[in-house]
Amino acid sequence: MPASIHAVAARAGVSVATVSRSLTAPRTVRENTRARVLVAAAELGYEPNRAARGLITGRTGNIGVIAPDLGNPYFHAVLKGAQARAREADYAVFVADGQEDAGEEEALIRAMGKQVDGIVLCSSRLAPDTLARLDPTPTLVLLNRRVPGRPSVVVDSAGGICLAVRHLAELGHVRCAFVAGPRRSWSNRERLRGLRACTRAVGAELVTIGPVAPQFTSGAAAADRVLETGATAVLAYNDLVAVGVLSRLAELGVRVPDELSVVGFDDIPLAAMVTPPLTTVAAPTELAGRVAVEALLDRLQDGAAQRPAAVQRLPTTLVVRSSTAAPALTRTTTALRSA
Amino acid sequence: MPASIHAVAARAGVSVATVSRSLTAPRTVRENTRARVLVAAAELGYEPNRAARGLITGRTGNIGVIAPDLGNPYFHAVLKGAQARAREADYAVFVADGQEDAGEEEALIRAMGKQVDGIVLCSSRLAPDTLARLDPTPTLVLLNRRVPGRPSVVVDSAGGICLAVRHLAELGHVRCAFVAGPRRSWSNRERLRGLRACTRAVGAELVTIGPVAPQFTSGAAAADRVLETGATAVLAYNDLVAVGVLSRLAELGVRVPDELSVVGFDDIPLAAMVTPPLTTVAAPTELAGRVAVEALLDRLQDGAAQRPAAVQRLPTTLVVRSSTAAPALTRTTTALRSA
DNA sequence: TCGATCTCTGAAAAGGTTTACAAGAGTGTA
DNA sequence: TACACTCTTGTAAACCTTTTCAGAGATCGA
Repeated sequence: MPASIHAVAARAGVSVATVSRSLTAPRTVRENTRARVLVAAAELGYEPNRAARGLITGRTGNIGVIAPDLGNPYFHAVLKGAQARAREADYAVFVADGQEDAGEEEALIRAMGKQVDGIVLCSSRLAPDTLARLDPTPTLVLLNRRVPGRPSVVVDSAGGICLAVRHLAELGHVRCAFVAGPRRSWSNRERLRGLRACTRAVGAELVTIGPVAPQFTSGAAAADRVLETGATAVLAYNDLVAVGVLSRLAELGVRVPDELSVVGFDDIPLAAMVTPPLTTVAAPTELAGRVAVEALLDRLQDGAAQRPAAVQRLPTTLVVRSSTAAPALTRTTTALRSA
Repeated sequence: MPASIHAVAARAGVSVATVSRSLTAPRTVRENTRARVLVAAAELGYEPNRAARGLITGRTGNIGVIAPDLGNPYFHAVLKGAQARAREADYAVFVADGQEDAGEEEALIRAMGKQVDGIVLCSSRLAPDTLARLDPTPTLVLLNRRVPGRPSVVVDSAGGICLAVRHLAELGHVRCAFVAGPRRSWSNRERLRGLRACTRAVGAELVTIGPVAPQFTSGAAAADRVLETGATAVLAYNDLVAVGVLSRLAELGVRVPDELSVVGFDDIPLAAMVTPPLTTVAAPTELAGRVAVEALLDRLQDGAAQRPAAVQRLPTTLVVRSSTAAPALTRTTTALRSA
């Protein structure tokens, strides 16, 4: 029912090849002719049939985004950025949920592979060698993960967490706890690395707890252990975990930030919504999605295989809200906790 | 590079037609033959080329999901359910963000229409006649919206909010406020309808505030006006708004639930994460996504056009947490508020 | 035994686009 | 004039699958 390239060709008085060229390789056809074609196409409301095009070019015009957990707010912003950039380039975006499971993730890559030109793989839980061994098609771009030979976009986790440590040090904290994220997570390792270097630099003590799943409930469960460490400040793997800590502390009657300072990571919207609003390291999440798609699009160009796979590092900033303050000289609720 | 149907046919010693039939209409080919084909296909790792299939069938094997705002946690659960069901049926899911804008939403439907067999349109902001006038292709299924002639899946908003009102009435509240959502939102009208009927039934007073955008910040802004009404309980359009109210109340030093009870709607994960945890009407969100895709898949069957468009209503439940309690006889923080 | 019916299979067309190749026109050079 | 270009366009093949149509063989009833 919709107009085909033949209809346009007939209307413009040219061959179908000329119509095709007018649309996909404008420079190869005389300007005059092209104008005629464009008018005819517009009049008929012609849009190339993507299936037919895909059949011959081998391209789908789609890209995929795979996240470990679509329920994690972090990815919504990524998705939003990715989708916006993709739409600009006339690509459509598939999404899928890896369910925090390496096997599922690999299956998803294969299943999705047939239908997309490339995939943005967010915070992959896959082992490095699995990742390296995957087929060259579809093209992969890694987000928050570095693997030799694969293009990737990462957020400066180490630098960001260092900002947080310095902030705490300036407030007078000398003993900090870290609630660690998944062992498979590259981001977690980066944060830990930054943390170790930076606490040493400012002369603070560091106690790590975990690893825990990057979720609210894990944070709530970890709060008690944080208190046991005697730390006056706690940094969490991400905001979700930090909010979990916050929630449990409220339950226990531990006042934040007076008795314990709490810092998150990511700056998801939730961070500003809780009480008290969370001090956190802000990652440019939407931008990251955008940049990842940008990198993917670039990778899809002819001859991209020759160029080396680039790694782009995005800067982070510290957002100071109300969950951090100078440590109290004494903790008033010790009795309450042991009750 | 990947195996084509011809390779499979050659290996199995049959024609391509037989291979095709073995895979798409198993009953039309002798069991013996089919087994041979299946073995050959498995050995070669054959997977039908979707573009070629789409070219001839006119189907894409994709479905789309459009939400007014991908940043709203409500849709993540919808998306999760939709994606899971779609994957079971070997469909892939496109997502797009309507940006709370009717024009953008319509453009999206058109753009996406070429690449999908059907669309699940969540909480559409489109005017009823626009919605009715849209092309029959792609097939549309509405979520949380009812329009004559269109299949839809709705959550029992009116019934759910009635549960909440009864809960408040039992606690002794006689004056309730409602922070209303977008005027274009069908869900909002339903909630308001249920609210009016139910408050009348239990003999409570109702004051409405708004409409406001369905976001955290709107809730925060509305909190002051809620206090002015003198209501002892407030129901919000959704959890995001409720959490905004909560946040502002904490800032003002108004204790929840002692001085004011707060009720949300949707039961997004956030509802359990805030302090105090939010009493809310739980919508079966993930299920809704699932059911909507189910309805879409059904609608995609041959001859579905004859059948009338069904409306499915999903039940809601009340989740009582800690943000509701019996009203205090006096409000102790009046002075604080006016300060 | 003959014809009718049914079951299974193959040949070939069709679907809409891109692109290799060829051809024609025009331009500049020897 | 002949030649070698470039520029522009058209013809036709190719992409891979589904599906129509027809044919071959088998079964069944008369």
